[in-house]
Amino acid sequence: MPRAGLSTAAVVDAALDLIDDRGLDALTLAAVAERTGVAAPSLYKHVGGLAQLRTLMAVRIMEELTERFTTALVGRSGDDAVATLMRTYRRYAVEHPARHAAMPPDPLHDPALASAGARLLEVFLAVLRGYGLEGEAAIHATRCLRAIVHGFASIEAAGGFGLPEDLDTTHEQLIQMFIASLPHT
Amino acid sequence: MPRAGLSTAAVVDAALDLIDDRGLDALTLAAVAERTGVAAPSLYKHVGGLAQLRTLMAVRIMEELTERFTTALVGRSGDDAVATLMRTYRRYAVEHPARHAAMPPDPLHDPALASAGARLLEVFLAVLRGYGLEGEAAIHATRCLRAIVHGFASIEAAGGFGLPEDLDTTHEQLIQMFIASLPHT
DNA sequence: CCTTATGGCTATGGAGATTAGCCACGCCCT
DNA sequence: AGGGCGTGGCTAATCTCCATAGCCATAAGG
Repeated sequence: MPRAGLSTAAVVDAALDLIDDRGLDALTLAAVAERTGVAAPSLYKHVGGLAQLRTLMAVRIMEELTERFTTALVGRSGDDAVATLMRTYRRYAVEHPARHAAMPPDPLHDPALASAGARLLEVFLAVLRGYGLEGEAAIHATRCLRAIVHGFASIEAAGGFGLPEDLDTTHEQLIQMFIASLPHT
Repeated sequence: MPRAGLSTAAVVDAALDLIDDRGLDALTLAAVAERTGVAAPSLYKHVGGLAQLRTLMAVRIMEELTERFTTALVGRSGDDAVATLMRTYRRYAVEHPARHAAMPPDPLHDPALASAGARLLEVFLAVLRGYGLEGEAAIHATRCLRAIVHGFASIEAAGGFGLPEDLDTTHEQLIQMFIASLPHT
């Protein structure tokens, strides 16, 4: 019987594929084991358990999101950057609803997530620095932005906006609302 | 051995107490059984199972929230009503983080939740009707409001705003942001 | 009184996480 | 090429929890 040749990264990959396919609730070590062609206990050679697998997944997701942001934001600033950030976040949540749901709301509380969480947060802060927001004002504005994008994406990804009216329109309205609240020299 | 004299409502009460005490993750039929002084299988005489217990809890929570809104909103309209709605929602989520987290993002999709969800949604719509918003515009504004309050409350209730800056200030800023986006004659 | 619907119990089984302990694959070194 | 050994994978076993089945006694109503 040849070895499967697994690694921590491969397990995380399989877990992410799994939730993409079957939803966050389907995340179970048994299912990951099956997907990697291995018996469940064997996974413990690569990850500490279900809890640790979740945090490893969260790190990967936050890194992926940060990467998307930085790619999308090159050469942009001001209102353009804010709108791009919001649209990119929304697109990610729609494309990968399970990954979005797998992101912990409080990454800074867990040492294993703090670094990836801080890098993600830094993108938000950087975009707002373009408005001359510093210190406390920057914190408040970042929180507002975070609440808005997270709230909209959560509800949309969960299919919570039942009515047929165009969601793009709602989202653009939300973007304008936030931009209007920022200081424009 | 005298009977415990349980009822569906009592089971839901115990479950709500349980998550208030020990968090949403602690919701387990075994724990509810212990709290009601009954063996776990006995709960099936009153609720269909864990899934149905969750929806019964969600109904209760949405009703409770609707009740709070209608009480807080009597005699208010316009910006005052919007601000009150947002503050009331936030207060509820802070006081009962687990109950807030137990609310499904898509109540209208489940027949058992649709009625309570629609009544809750109606409060939002009613507040915005005061601005002359009707039809599609009312839908978009309601979605924006919902995204904002849900996003902020989720992050705050989860302890996701790590920094020490005053959260009241952030929330008031969010209120102003939304109010400013509404049509003022 | 006594009948009976029903609330509660024990027994059982199945999924899933996790631990313990074994074994063989296959890399690395000579 | 041969051998050692680190390590990845396995089976067995335990624990928790949901869920179902079937028994029994309580307590309400005639």
